[in-house]
Amino acid sequence: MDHLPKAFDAHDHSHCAGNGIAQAEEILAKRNLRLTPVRRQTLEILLAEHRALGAYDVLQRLAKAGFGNQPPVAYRALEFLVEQGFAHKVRRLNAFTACMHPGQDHAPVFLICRLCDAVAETPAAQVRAALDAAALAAGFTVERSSIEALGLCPNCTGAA
Amino acid sequence: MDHLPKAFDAHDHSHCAGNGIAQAEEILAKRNLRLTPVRRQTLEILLAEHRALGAYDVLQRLAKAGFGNQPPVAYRALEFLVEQGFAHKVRRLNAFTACMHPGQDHAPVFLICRLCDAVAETPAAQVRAALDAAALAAGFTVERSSIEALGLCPNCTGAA
DNA sequence: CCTTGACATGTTATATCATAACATATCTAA
DNA sequence: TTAGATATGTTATGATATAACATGTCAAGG
Repeated sequence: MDHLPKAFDAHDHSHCAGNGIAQAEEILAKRNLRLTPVRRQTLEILLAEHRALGAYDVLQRLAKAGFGNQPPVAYRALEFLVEQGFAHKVRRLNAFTACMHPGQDHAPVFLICRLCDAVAETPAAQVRAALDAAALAAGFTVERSSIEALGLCPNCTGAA
Repeated sequence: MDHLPKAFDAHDHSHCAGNGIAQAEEILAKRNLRLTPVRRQTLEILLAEHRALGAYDVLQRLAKAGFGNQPPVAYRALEFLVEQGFAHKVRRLNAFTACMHPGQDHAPVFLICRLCDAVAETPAAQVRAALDAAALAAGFTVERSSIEALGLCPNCTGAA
């Protein structure tokens, strides 16, 4: 099953982290924006795990890395990363997770495991198309969407 | 356009409120559960508007109606209504809205207007099917889902 | 009836999540 | 090299949510 989302599958995780940073730098350069130290560290923190971290978790780790430890430090960096498409907010968890396909314009769909807390971002074109169709029927114009499923990941399905 | 969601269309709103309460009573009777005064009032508060209300908004209105004015009063009533399927939580807004089709098992899809704050619950079978398909491909079992779109309702599309 | 246990409500206190506002520092371009 | 824009640090507070325990209500069995 090598088509599984990374979050649910063993993999060489150093790739995720390394790639994530490199892609962010490249994209930001094109936009004349900067991946400053706090932002970079914040992205690294999120990339370090395939799950969502609360802003205060991120803040703690930033503080350990020598940055300020007041909430706005974390929230500002997270807001920047979300705006630029390198992270998403998982609303069910009030938490943030690194984006798995930065650069591509996309509406994220999250699969959240309630046992192991893994968060996978999964291909969404069909879901998004269905949502757009439903909205169209209602005369509604979609600007942003959040689609989240809570349940059991393949690794925890047996365990439950 | 009489197929529009109620939230986006002028309508005799007394129907929504009256029906909502009646349906809730009927369903709860079957389940041997009680629509107590606080719960009833809370549902009426939500039914009074086609938008989402924060728990503290609900609490204020409950207090005016003579109920306790501490947060747990509102949160408990809301939790009950959500569990029983008479209300939903709109996560993007950290707010609650009355369910438009209680009794039917359904995964809600919300269309949230960012200008007038209207919240419409729209038919979701297709969206839900697409989400299930995506989850299946990832080996994920969906238990609950929240699907929300932010944008412009038909009444505000022109105005923007 | 009356008492007991389950459910519901009230209240205090506190946890958790998020942002406003302002001071300071750094970077960039004229 | 200085002005403006951007970024960071810090203080304070606002907004959302729940734990824990006390009190009240109601219905079923003794």
